[in-house]
Amino acid sequence: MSVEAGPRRRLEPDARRAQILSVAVRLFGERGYADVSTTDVAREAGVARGLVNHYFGTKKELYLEVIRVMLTVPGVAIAGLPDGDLPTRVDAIVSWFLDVVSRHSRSWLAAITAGGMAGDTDVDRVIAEAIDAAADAVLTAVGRDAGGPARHAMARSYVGLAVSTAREWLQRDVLTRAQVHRLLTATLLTMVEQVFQDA
Amino acid sequence: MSVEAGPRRRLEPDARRAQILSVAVRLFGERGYADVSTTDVAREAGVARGLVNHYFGTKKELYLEVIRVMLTVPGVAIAGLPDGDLPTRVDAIVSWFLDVVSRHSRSWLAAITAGGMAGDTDVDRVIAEAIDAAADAVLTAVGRDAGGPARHAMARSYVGLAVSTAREWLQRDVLTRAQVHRLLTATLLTMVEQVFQDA
DNA sequence: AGCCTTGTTGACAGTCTGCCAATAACTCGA
DNA sequence: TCGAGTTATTGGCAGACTGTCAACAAGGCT
Repeated sequence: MSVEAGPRRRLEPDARRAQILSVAVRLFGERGYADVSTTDVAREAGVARGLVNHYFGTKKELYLEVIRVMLTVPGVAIAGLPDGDLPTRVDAIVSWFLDVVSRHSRSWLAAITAGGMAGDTDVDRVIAEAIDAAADAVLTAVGRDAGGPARHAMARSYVGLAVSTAREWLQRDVLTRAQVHRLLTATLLTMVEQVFQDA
Repeated sequence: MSVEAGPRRRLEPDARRAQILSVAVRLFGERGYADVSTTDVAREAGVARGLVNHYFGTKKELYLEVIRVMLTVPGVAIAGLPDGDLPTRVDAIVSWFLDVVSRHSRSWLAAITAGGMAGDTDVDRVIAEAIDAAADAVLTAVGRDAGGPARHAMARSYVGLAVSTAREWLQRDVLTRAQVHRLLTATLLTMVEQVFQDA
């Protein structure tokens, strides 16, 4: 696997930026944040290291872009909310979540835990936005999207449950999809019927 | 605030190690993992930087010790499991969890999310052990501690819910303790009565 | 071809980490 | 009291990584 060290080539900024970002997504997805140096990204992109800083500023900013890509990719298919009674809609939103997370399991589950940078202000903000989006989807699906910040916080908590449960299924492989499905539908039904009224 | 740069003093290894660890716990608790350098720890401990490496090896190993301290401190008061019917015991374990996490909120909640090092193999193992311990406590409290690995995984998922809900209460301050309590008791009851049977 | 824009490079300074020989603080026996 | 031995402690060295910037050259335009 030669690194194709051909003569210097000139790309349009958008193309070169996208190429570097693609390499960064792959590397940060495989290893953590600390284990990937800008030198690694530059080398695998066949580019001088300074160019990475030129396009993305600092390493942390590059990582922010990477996380943003990993977390917002599944959000595109958020459409398709079925009607019906509450159990039906609960079943639908859980199925949708499991489909999305299983398709992008490696990157999405790795990013939602902020593989290597939790605690940082900016990183936490990006993750919080992704969780907010998922919480919005849940509230909309169950038809309880009208509610104060407390209800929204409860929805975020439920997303936390969904994430940790999905991890037991996809990463630790100790739960089946059917078990995860039943756990998430039962708890969501309970929350809607018994807990949301407190908010 | 002078740094007390008195003459070199000689402490017993255990004492010096404990002192450095104490400083490290405080610093890593306040700021993240990346924002704290070994130089910072050494300076605030009034010690040469090389001594930190002498006692703890690498920076990551020091951080492992810090996380272990933060996460195992609350585990001491795990005793006192009351008898009674299921709702009573559920109420008791939730109250116990909220007491513990509110007392050590800053350090425990920060550590359980691995402030700055999630994705690392060793760090994840320490965190997983802490979650396992909490899951054991939950299963014991509800009297369903006999069960396969699947049931244990469900208990870990519930701990994930408890953590994310506690964060909405203690860090984001958008839920009251009463709301958190009600959410966690209702969902735990549902899980015990409707979901645990699948395992 | 020659010029000009600008994508791209290479190197420099600063910081951090792990490591190790040298130093000196404290103990113990004469 | 004092010298020798143990070892806690220090300071510096080499390597790696990051951010910055002036200089270079690839490709377009006349």
